[in-house]
Amino acid sequence: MSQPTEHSPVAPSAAHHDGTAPAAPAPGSPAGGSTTKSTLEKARRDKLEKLRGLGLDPWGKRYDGATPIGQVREVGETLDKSPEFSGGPTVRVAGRIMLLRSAGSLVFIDLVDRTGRIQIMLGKKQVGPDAWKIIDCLDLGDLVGFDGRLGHSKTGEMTVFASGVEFLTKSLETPPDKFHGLVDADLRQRMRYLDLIHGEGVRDRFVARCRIVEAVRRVLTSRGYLEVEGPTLQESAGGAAARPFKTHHNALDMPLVLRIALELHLKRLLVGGMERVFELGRVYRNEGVSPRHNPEFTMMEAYEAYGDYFTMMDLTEAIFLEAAQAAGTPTRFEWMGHTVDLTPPFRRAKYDDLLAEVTGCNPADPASVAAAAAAQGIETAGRHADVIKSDLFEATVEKTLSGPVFVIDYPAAICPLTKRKADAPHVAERFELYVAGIELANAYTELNDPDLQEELFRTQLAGLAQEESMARMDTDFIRALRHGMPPAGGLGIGIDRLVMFLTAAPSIRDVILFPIHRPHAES
RNA sequence: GAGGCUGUAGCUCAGUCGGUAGAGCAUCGGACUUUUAAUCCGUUGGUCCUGGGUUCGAGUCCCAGCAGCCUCACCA
Repeated sequence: MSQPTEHSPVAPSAAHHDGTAPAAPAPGSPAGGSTTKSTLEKARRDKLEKLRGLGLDPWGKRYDGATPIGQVREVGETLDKSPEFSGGPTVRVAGRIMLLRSAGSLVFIDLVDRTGRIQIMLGKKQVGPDAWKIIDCLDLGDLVGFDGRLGHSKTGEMTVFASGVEFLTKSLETPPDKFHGLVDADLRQRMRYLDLIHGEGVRDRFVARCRIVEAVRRVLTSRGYLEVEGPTLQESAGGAAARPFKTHHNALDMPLVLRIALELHLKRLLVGGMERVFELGRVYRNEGVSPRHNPEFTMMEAYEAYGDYFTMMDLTEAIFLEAAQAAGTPTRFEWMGHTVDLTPPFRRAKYDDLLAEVTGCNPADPASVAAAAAAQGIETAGRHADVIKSDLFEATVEKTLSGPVFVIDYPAAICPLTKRKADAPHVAERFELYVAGIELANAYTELNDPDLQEELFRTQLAGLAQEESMARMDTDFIRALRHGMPPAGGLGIGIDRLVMFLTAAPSIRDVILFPIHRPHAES
């Protein structure tokens, strides 16, 4: 067979000593042909100039009439499946070149758009000499449009047999490894656009996020809730226990904080007669970063006048089921090492009962709780009994909750925004929804007694620093309550965690397109 | 904030006992009108994260730093 040495500009045959030959650069490869990052780019820029030389714009233009590849595939499924059948309808597709296989004057391309992937076949004879010059300029990652008959190749692969080519956009960067894609977690998040192109299931997960958010809105609006927008810049951050981000308004010369919750402004709207309201938006907490925490995340809070926390349990189930359906989540699956089952109704278990069950202590007896807490290494001296109980619950019970399970009836002292049970004032009408040991939702029968609310804002629990408490005085909010807030149920759902759950993602960074990152020194 | 692991070519990864830096993909050149991560022949490509130290000699050992991941703490 013909040896490459026949075509080599360097001395033919010559006993093949590797060390001697490579001194002379091949005439066909300019600049001696190194393949550092910059020369990989140069190879692409050379092709870009070649396209310009053909009178084509390497950045393309409007390209009408392309059919989504997913739809093309549906048509293809109905066609004659016999090999080399190319008699299907003429279609136009546009997308990114993911794979490029050349077999001499025959080229196969895997083209991808938002709906799918399809093979394009280009024959030198079939497309003609002018179009073939464009084929010579193609690289992995370029965006191209094709016209051609739909059919099946010799091996049965659905194929567009191209007759026309429209160059749409040059890619100047080398794409990631075509088989492994982008693996490095850091690069995947910093260059999410590449992750979306090459990552297995990445785009599907973010599409699922959109569907989930749509479903949440659908359930609420269908029940007569109005979507509103509260202020993200606030004088003081209330409604949750977290440190806020601080900023400053220049013209007003006043310090401001970014909101940490949506609660207090939505309740003002209940006072204002907006009896069913919700907000779906970003909140900011200046706390640690972890697989379950990002400094900015998306919260949905909903408030319904004349409801209570049981109303909110029903609402929560409706939202979860609709969202699961929208995301295509199976009824039963594995997440974070737990087997979860979405079949309604979700289990409901009392806080104290779970505590007794898991730790064996007597939740009604502070001494018994303190002893169990001490056994877990929890500090008890000088701390409020309910704070100790809460720490014990988190240390022991939370991780056992596969769920979904509504944990109901919380110790009142750690719930300063919640109505107390009429017949048991030490118990708050609150639930948290747990799945796989992770809190996904939190709801109250809302406290609407302005005098009690003011007292709870003033009372700092022993063992809790000011900034660790959600009891933060807000006199304007108290005044609003004094005008009369209807009895109500309120619900908060962490949307990112909901998406994690319904897509079985192990990290919150998998469901946030651009999670927080330290800057890289490079670039 | 503490500990563990990791950082090598554009991407994915090897690198033994401390002795001149390796592979696949990508690039470039060549063969091929039915490929499927095409294949085959050839070619090219390195701030071994950064800075010190030990050593005749460091990708490798030591120290410090930077970044990422994980666990814990924090985030009720």
